[in-house]
Amino acid sequence: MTRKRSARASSIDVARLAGVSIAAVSRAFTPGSSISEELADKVHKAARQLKYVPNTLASSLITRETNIVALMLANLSNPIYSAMLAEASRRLEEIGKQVLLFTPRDVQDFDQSLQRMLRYQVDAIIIAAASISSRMASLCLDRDVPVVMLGRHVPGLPVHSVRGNAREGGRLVAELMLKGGGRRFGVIGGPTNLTTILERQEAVMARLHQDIDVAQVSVCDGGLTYAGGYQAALTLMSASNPPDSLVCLTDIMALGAMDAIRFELNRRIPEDVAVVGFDDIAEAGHASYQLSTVRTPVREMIDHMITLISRKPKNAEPKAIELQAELIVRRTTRPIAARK
Amino acid sequence: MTRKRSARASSIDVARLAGVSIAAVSRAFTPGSSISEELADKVHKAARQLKYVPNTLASSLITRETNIVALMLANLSNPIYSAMLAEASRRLEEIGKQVLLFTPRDVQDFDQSLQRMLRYQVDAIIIAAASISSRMASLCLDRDVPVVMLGRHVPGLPVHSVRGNAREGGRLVAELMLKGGGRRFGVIGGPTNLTTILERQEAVMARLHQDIDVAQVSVCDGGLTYAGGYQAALTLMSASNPPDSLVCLTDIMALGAMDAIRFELNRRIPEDVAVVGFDDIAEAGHASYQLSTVRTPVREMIDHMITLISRKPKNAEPKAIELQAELIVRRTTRPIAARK
DNA sequence: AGCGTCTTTGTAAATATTTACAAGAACGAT
DNA sequence: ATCGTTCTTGTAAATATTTACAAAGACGCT
Repeated sequence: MTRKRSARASSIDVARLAGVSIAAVSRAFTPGSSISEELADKVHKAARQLKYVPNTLASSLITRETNIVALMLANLSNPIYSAMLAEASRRLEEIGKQVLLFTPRDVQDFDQSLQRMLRYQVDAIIIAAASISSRMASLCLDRDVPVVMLGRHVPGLPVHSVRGNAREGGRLVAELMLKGGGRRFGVIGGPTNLTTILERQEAVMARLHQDIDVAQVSVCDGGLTYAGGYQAALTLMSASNPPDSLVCLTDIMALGAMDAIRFELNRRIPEDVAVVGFDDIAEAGHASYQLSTVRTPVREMIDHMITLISRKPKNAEPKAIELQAELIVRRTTRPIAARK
Repeated sequence: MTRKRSARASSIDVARLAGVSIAAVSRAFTPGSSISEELADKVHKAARQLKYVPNTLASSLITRETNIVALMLANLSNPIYSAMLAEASRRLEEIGKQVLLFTPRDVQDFDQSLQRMLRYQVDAIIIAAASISSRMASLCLDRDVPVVMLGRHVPGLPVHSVRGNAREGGRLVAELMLKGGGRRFGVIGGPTNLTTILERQEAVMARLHQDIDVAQVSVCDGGLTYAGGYQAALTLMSASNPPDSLVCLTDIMALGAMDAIRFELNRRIPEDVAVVGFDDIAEAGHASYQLSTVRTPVREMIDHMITLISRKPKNAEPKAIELQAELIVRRTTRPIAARK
């Protein structure tokens, strides 16, 4: 028992066994570096024998690149965020980076999570379903770590943002409902400190009010969950003069609302009440729902995120990218009425 | 412009500004270490001034603890795995660890992902929806990094595993269908190299064959996706003598099957055909589906995972934990017939 | 005053790599 | 034979921390 149990071999051990310098083993494990095939072979043989695995921590200390990207995700229960995570992870791995996940419980956790990300010296920070304080944003800027917010934009904050055009989406949704003959509206929303939700709501309202009276639309908070959407629909539909059209600011709430309407209230969709959502989660396309909605362009968003975090001069101007809205009409909305 | 733009302050800079030793700033940022309040204050003040953030990479190099846990997840599109990820991330952050995510595309990527995990010196490796080669398992064992497989078990592999009791679950499902009067069965399965799926299928078959003839059950591959379940249901139900009972080996396939049965085939569930699934994903409880199923005990699995990776002597015996199956009867199965 | 104990602080070695620089070898051109 | 070029290899400094050890001070007790 001369050797300590389970000690991990280092490049020094490999170098000694192979009879080469430490630099040689470093080069043998760095593709494209200046080393003869013969020497590399010798190193690899010794490495295999010692079960050597290079230590990324030590190399990152020098190169100042960890190939780790922090991803902050406050809400994994909404499938749209799982979809973003899946796509982000896939694309980042393609360029040799890994996702370090942070799922803060609430707003005061955000800053703490950000702090921890910086301690890990991550190459970039992606924020979905959450926001960042301006103090933290400038700290990241100082340290040259690019930050990109997904699906949200805060004017004046020195970070990148990529999102769908919520105002256009809201307008399209309102128009679709109006053209289908909607006259009394219910809106199921969420916390208005989320800019995306707020923008959607404002855009819907703005377009609605061009055609109908303010008194004809009532708003209810669905908390951005299935159960919340279910309850909100119950509340809205039990009014003395219930809406004929329901705008849900996220698909996951729309699913809840539809289930409440169909199975608890026994009304038909879209005949008794039309429903639309936002996001186009997978479930929206399932035969049980066939929900009309506005797509959140996840793939395109991640595309832009990737190019933003790989930009040459890291401290380049923060960009605010807004992608085109795409209305997806399925079966929960009434066909467009003949021109009145 | 005497100072290089955006250079990050190190503990040396802080020590110099505060007029203390480097050790002092280390101690000021390590809770519970021997340092006077006065000195700690002085350090913190200097740190704030320089926007100093401790470098985890350097400290991990010494302490041999990264507080990073690698999580391998081959399939994020099935909500049961998102649920595992969400719960694992939540619980790990509670004990000060972060999840480093790996989403390998296919089997030959597994080993490469494992290699990269080890390079990052992760404290533990969690594997869900994927498997590990015995070569890699022993490499992890050598390096004292605990491995736990979630929802899967490979006898003889020197890694921990935590899973639901698939055999018991399969038996319960088969029994429920049989007692509901089922006589002709369809089974929608998946790749049989996944041990969980295989175990479920074998258990269902075994119980079925106690009561009915082998010829009365046909199997179809649903590829573990919604679309696959949809197609498989179509195939099975279009047989000359279609099944009166459908066992889907995962809920996500059951949702597809139900949608096909209801909206393409216009049959009623459970009157024309009963359906059960496995996992109890959130959607199974939604009013649109109300799917009878066997719960995958995610919370309990993660509980055990946490205790397994925090065990004192890391190289302790690998444990294979099997949790009790729980049948959840909703509305897609026929009530249990009177004793015949 | 002297001694032992406890707490606080600093010194310096250790952690596992990368890389600038220099040295040396091989080889063709003059 | 000398020089210049190119390629390979080694040396040693650098990266940002933690921690064992020692030194020094405070304090009570004899």
